[in-house]
Amino acid sequence: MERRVRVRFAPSPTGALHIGGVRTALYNYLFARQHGGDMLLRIEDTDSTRFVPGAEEYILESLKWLGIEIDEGLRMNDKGEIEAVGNHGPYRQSERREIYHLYVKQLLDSGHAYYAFDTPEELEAKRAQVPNFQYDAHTRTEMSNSLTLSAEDVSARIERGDKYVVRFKVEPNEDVHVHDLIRGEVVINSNILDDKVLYKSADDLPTYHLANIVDDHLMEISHVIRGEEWLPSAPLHVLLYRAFGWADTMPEFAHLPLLLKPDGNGKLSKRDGDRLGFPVFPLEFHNEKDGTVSSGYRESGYFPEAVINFLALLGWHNTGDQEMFSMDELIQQFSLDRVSKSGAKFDYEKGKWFNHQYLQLHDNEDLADRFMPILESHSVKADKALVAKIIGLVKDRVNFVPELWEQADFFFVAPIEYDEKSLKKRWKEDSPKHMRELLKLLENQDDWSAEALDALVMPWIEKNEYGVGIVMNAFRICLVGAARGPHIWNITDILGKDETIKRVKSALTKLG
RNA sequence: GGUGCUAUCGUCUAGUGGCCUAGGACAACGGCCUCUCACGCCGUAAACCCCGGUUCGAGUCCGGGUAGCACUACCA
Repeated sequence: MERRVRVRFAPSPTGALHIGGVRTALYNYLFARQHGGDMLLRIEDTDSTRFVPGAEEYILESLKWLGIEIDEGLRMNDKGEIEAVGNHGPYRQSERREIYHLYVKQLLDSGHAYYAFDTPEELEAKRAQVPNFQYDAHTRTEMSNSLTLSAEDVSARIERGDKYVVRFKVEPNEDVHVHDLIRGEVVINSNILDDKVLYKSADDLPTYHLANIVDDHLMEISHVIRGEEWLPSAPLHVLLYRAFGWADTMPEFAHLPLLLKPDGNGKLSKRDGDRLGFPVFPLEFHNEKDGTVSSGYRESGYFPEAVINFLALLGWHNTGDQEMFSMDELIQQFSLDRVSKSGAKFDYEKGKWFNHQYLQLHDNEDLADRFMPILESHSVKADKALVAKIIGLVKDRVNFVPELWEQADFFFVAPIEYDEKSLKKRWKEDSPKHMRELLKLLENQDDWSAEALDALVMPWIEKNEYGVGIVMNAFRICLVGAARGPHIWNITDILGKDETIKRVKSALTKLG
């Protein structure tokens, strides 16, 4: 009974896409690709009150940036437009109302669901009054619903326009088995399940549970790969499949471990990112609803492939010691039974390391393209070939493209100030004298190659017994303004003769 | 409180009864390289939650504790 693999990522447009959600999407995608199946994207916007404008676009753009491709459902095309593909649509649950009506009715007709008229206030009062109140087989007999009210009363209330919900009728005393691809057999007794609300007349929309099962069935989903927070409601979903008569085509379940806070305990949240100073969202997001701005990996200078690699390894690991994985390698090697069962603390430092690795893999021209805007923001105009050459000298010491500026600024702008610490340690009493002599040497030098300069300067230092470190560090301070940077002849090479001499003279005036 | 899930270095993890004196990576620390700062390289420190049981033998299987997490909405 080999079924075509069809998986879905089904986020809610309630804000920026959390990094944990990104990982869920990634694992779904890897699984789909590996099995030559389909990756669907469906928007679960059944809670009209939590809708955030722009969230849908944000989610789709994030996936696009990361290289997680959508085969069916909603996706963003190369022009940045949202498009719907596939013949199982619509792919926004808010546009599927008529479909859900049908299935709510089916459950009602078959006695698997019932109308309930208890108002939110009444329920709240009940909860306050009865500790651990749960709407279930034991308590529904004392509530206002179609099980306790007469048929006339029920139709009268509905007729009248009373707000109602439809609840799932959970039969008590049954052990419900959920087979989970990651955790094995999970058994929960139906007694602890409550009669979940499936549909609310107030906004004419189903709740997650109903919409989810109906859509997964209609969209022929073969595997449900989602976060562990759904595990407790998985038995309810199994019961729902059964009530609909879809047990034989029920998808397989895999519940992923959660992403945890780097410090302390608990789920990783947006607040942790703010508090510890790292993004928990792929892209920067401006939330129109609450006015907040959240930082993103893209804007922080991360490469999508680094984020993917990092995330893939947070909860999944192959045998062996490989750390670097391309998307293709992940597709090849990923497997659900090698996903960890326990939550993974989010280690931002490792994320930085991954970005460092990927930055080294990018060629200098590509990095130059990314660095040019930053140069412009510092009012620097430079030739791309030169920028690429400079990047080649400093890239091994940075994790992110924006850090290139801190490492290479002196190539573009002559030092105005001199780092005090460096001066104290490297600018000696004899340094001005050394620099004046060096200046003469350099002024008379025509061959400006690294080899020639080395052949010129080193013997001079040796002959006078000035000490290589003493002279070179002073020279470095003149050119860089601090005791940092690549090899000195690489610096003189980029700067050229005139600029080099200019900077030494300038330093002599300023430092004496 | 109830139910469920989980449990190897600080962190991510390898480990599927003998290859474990527990391996790798990040971070930390030390050294080397060197005109500086980095990178890189080499090295050091660092873990099987506890108690029982099964077995000739347990990190690995079983039971019980303990701890952490998740869920417990007319949110997803």
